[in-house]
Parts: sequence; C-alpha cells; structure tokens
Amino acid sequence: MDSGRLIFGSAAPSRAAGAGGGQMMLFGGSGSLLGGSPVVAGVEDGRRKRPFLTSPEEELQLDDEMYGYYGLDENAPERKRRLTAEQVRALERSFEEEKRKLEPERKSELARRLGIAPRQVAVWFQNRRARWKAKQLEQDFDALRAAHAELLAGRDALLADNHHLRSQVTSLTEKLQAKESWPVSEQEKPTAAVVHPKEGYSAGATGDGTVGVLASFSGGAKDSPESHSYLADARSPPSSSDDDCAGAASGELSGCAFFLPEYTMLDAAAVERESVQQGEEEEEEAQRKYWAWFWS
DNA sequence: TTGTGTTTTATTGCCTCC
DNA sequence: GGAGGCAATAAAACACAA
Repeated sequence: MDSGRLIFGSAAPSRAAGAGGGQMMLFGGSGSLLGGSPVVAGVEDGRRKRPFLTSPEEELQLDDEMYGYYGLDENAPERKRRLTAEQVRALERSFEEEKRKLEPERKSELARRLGIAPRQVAVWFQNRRARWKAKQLEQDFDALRAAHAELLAGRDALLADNHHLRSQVTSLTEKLQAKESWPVSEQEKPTAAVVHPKEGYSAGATGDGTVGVLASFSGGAKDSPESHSYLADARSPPSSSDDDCAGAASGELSGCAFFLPEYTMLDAAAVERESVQQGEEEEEEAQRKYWAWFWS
C-alpha cells in the first residue's frame, strides 16, 4: 500500500533544528527524494491535512507548526535519520518503566529532554510496542510448541504402554486357553487352587461366597503341575491363625494362600475330578473346614 | 560497488474510548 | 468529535555477502 507519505523537497536553505539539534529532515534539504522540487503534493499529516504548498517558506512554516522539533539540520544529509544510541536508550528505559504505555506528560518531557518531537516519541513507542508484541508472540509460539512436543511424547509413551499391556493380555489369554486343555495325570492333579498375591495373582470373592481366580502360570514345563507352584491341598485345613493365611497347606507357599471350595480357574476341572475321585464327603469336609477358617 | 535482506522510522486508515 | 492505539505498509538506513 502506498501510504501517501511524501518527502517534501525544498530548495530553501536548511535551517537549524529545534532543541537538541533536530534529528529529522523529513522536509527539504538537498537530499530530497523528489529532487528538490519545492512543492510536491498535499498529504495528510496523521491528524491534520497538509495542504498543497506554494513556496518553501510556507512549507517550512508548516514544518514548524506541525512537527515542532522537526527542523532542518544543515549538516544532516539524510532525509530520515535514526535516533542516536543515547536517545534510544532513554526511550527504552522509559518503555520498561512505564510498562509500554506513554502518558502525555511523559511524552512531552521525553521529547524535550531528547530533543525530538513529541510525535517522534509517540511513534517510537508505537513501533516499540509492535516489536514487543511480535517478540511475545514468538515466545508464546515457542512455549506452545514445546508443550505440544511434550504432550506428543507422553502420548507416545502411553501408546507404547498400551501396546505392551495388550500384548500381555494376548499372551496370558493364550496360556489360559492352552491350560484349559491341559492333560493331567492322576498323580499330578492339583488338589486346590491357591492364590499367591505377592506374585501377581488376583482373586475376588463373588456374591455367593465363591472366589474367582485369575492365575498366571510361570515357570515349570507348560503342561506340568510343577508350573503350579501355588497349588495346595484343599483338603488340608489351615493350620495357622495367621491373618495372612501363611500356614496354608502347601509347604511350597511362602505367602498368603486361599483355599477355594469352589473356584473359577483354568484347572478347576482337574481339581473337580480329584474331588469326585476322593469322595464327595471328603470334599464337603474340606469345604466346611475352609469356610470355618475363612470366616473365623 | 552493488544487490539483497533486515531494521528502524514514519504514515495512513480504521477503531475504541471518553 | 477528538485523542490515541493498532495493523499494515512505505521507505530510509543499515548490514553484509559476492
């Protein structure tokens, strides 16, 4: 967009600037963009419409009226001159102290002190706010990007964990299915289901007083009873008052063991066969003893 | 020296607030 | 309605590589 900004060329002799020597040479001077043409065009000066000029004198008068400190420095070759380092430092300090806002009194005071036009101070603050905002946006973007990366990493970890757990479920399910068709010899039949909590088994009492068991077989040959290191003899009554039910019938057990009169377990059928074989009465006795112990 | 990209200074038009 | 802020933009000033 052409902003319509004009550099007024002037054939008039340059003159001393206002307080501080005047940094700007927007109008006039030998370096005019428009080749020294005294009058070029009318243009809006921010708030006031700048009229078409007819002479360098009128132009200079308008410069005084509209720009205050904007003077023409005969030693300044540029049409637009940058603020000095010291001026910028002062403006920066003010920018920080005043939380990026510029009160009118402060603007006048700064302009007076730095020898520039109040309008220049306002413009500098405006541009400085724009730079600050752009930088803030950049920092915010970086922070968001970092947070996003962190979330992605967390998500990937969860997916990996989920995948691992699913694999475990699949593996355990396969093992359970294999055990359901487990051929058990008469001598090797497990006689009861015992849950060893410390090794990761879980059990829950059901509403009717039976206990459901999910067991994991680890160690020992797949089809051998040795893999059932937690199996114990359900017919042997608990011999200890230990709350942790240590004392469970099997000497193989090192932790808590539950005797289950009825159970849902992969080798329930084997245990059932043994119960039938050893007599219903004996089984009932074991259950009776178990429940007596269990509820004691 | 020159071409090119970046930074700084300034303008313009629109919007909000009082 | 005027003052001031902001986004968009222009253009000078500057930096730097070829």
